[in-house]
Amino acid sequence: MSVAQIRYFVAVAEEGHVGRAARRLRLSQPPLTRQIRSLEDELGAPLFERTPRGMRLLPSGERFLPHARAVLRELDAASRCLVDAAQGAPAPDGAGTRTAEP
Amino acid sequence: MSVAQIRYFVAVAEEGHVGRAARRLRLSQPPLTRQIRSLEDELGAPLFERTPRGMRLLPSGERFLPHARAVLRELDAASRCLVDAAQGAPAPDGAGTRTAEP
DNA sequence: TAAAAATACTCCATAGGTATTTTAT
DNA sequence: ATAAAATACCTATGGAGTATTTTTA
Repeated sequence: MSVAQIRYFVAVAEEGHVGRAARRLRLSQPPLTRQIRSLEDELGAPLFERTPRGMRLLPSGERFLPHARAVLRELDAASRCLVDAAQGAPAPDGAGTRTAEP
Repeated sequence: MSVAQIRYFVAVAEEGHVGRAARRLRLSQPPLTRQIRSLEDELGAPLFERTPRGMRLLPSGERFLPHARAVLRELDAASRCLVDAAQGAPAPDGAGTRTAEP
C-alpha cells in the first residue's frame, strides 16, 4: 500500500468517478484504475461498486476512507513539522504522543 | 516522501547505524543510505549527524521521529480495518469464525 | 447506445544490488 | 587502521502514457 494509492483512493471516493479523479490528480484514467484495483487486491476486499455512472463506495470503502484520510493527515503533519520548526514555531504536538497509552 | 522512506528513517533512528538498520530491513546498505539522503533532501533538513560510529539523530530528526511513527501507525490501522471488519461483520458460515486463513 | 471502467501494449524513472571509495577517529 | 557512510554503475520492477476494448443501465 503506497501513499499514492491512498491518495488515489480518496480522490476516487470523493469524485465517485475515475475520470474526474484522474483529472484532479493530473493523471490519466488507466493507471488510476489499475492502482485502485491493486489496492483492492492487497486489502483483499473491493472498495467500490462499478456502475456505468462511475464508482460508488461499498461499505468496506466507507470503512477504509477515514483511515486513508488519517494517513494523509499524518503525512502532511510530518512534512510540515520541520518547516514549522524552521520558522521558530513552538514544539509540535499530537504526533507520537500516544506511544504506549491504551 | 514514501512509506518506505519513513520506515527506513525509523529503523535507522532506532539502530543508530545504517548497516544494522539495513540488515533489519533486509536491504543492503547503499540503497538505505540513499533513501535517507533523499528524504533529508526532500524535507530540506538533515535528520542525522554522521559519525564514524554510526548515525545520531539531530534535533530535526528527533522532531520528525514521532510523526514518522504516527504515519506508520495509521497505515497499520488502515490495513487492519478491513480485516477486523471481515472478522465481525459478514460471518460467512457459522458464528465463531476466528482468523479466517485457510 | 453512450457513458464509464478495464485491458493491452510501450516506455522510462527509480528502487535495489554489487563493488568500491571516501571519511573521520 | 578501521569501521562506518557515501558513491559509481548496473539491472529490473512497476508506474504512467496512448490506444483500444468491454461493460451495463
